[in-house]
Amino acid sequence: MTASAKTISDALLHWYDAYARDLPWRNPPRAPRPSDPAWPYRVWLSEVMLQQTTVAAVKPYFAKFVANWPTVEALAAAEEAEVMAAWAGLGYYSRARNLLKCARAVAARGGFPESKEALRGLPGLGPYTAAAVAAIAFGQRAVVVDANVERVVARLFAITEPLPAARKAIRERAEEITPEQRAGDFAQAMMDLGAQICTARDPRCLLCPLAGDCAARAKGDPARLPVKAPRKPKPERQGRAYWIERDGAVWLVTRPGNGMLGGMRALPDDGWSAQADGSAMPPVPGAQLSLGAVRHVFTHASLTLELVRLEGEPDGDGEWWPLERIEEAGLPTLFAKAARLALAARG
DNA sequence: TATCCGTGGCT
DNA sequence: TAGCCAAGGAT
Repeated sequence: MTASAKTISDALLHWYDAYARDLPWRNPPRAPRPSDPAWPYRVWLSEVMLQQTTVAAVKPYFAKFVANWPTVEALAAAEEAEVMAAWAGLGYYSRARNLLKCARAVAARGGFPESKEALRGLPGLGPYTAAAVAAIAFGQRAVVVDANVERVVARLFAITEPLPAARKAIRERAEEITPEQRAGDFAQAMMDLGAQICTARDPRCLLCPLAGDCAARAKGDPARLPVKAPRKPKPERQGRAYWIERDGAVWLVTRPGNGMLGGMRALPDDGWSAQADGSAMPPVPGAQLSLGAVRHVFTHASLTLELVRLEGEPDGDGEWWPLERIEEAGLPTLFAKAARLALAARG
């Protein structure tokens, strides 16, 4: 490690010791001690939940999961439908499917592996999460690169090459400034800095412990970095969902394990997610009445979903779900919106 | 390398 | 307000 790299890591760790955020999945006194097997479980669980997701959104879900399933063994023993329902609303549902697969693999082998390489082989753990768990939960010296680190490093070293091409150079610089000791604290410090000081827009350089080391600040325009490729336009989709009600219950299906909202309970629909637009064909014959439409914006498409009340007998797999317990069905946000529309139309 | 996969908050 | 953004992974 060069002298300037040590200057950076020392300054950041010193800042972290004073200003680290108090988060439920972090160190004592609020969380178990590192020697407790509950500690790697909580670190792993929080890291998976935090993928592409804000701290504020994760907090209530983390509390619910730890209360329902205090250990990885408890989670491993859970029914998939329970886990998916508990995850409902948090998004990126493949994370929940892989979370359960991972819990079962870990329970079967008697605990989490401790090396980055072994962690990388578990479902749902990519380069980032494997490195983060190795460093934070097991004290390994691993180089942790997430969007915060990319932003901080791009500014520190004034890397003007656009993402994603700049990732190689960013990783090399991150490797240089990651200390041998306290790599987990260093990673969390970079994330705290990125979330609170070195923010994407309007960075608060006057509060930054690395301001004196920052090449982008010296050049005068840190907010310009990192440069990103322009996004592609978001396609517009149309679809229909069907509200089939009987005796105070609504017909729900479970979506296939892959693809959009995979594994989640849902209203039956016309296949809009598998095709660009749905077929608009109802799953059963019978009288139809439009209840209105719901707008929903996903990462890669915007959807207008028409909700149609259907009089008829459903066929295929599904379940009658009591309306008074609809909140417990674990519908993803799109279908939760549709259910609210139906209940409002119903008066 | 590029694309797909949620959601809610912020500006 | 429409777009941007957030502790990415799988394919």
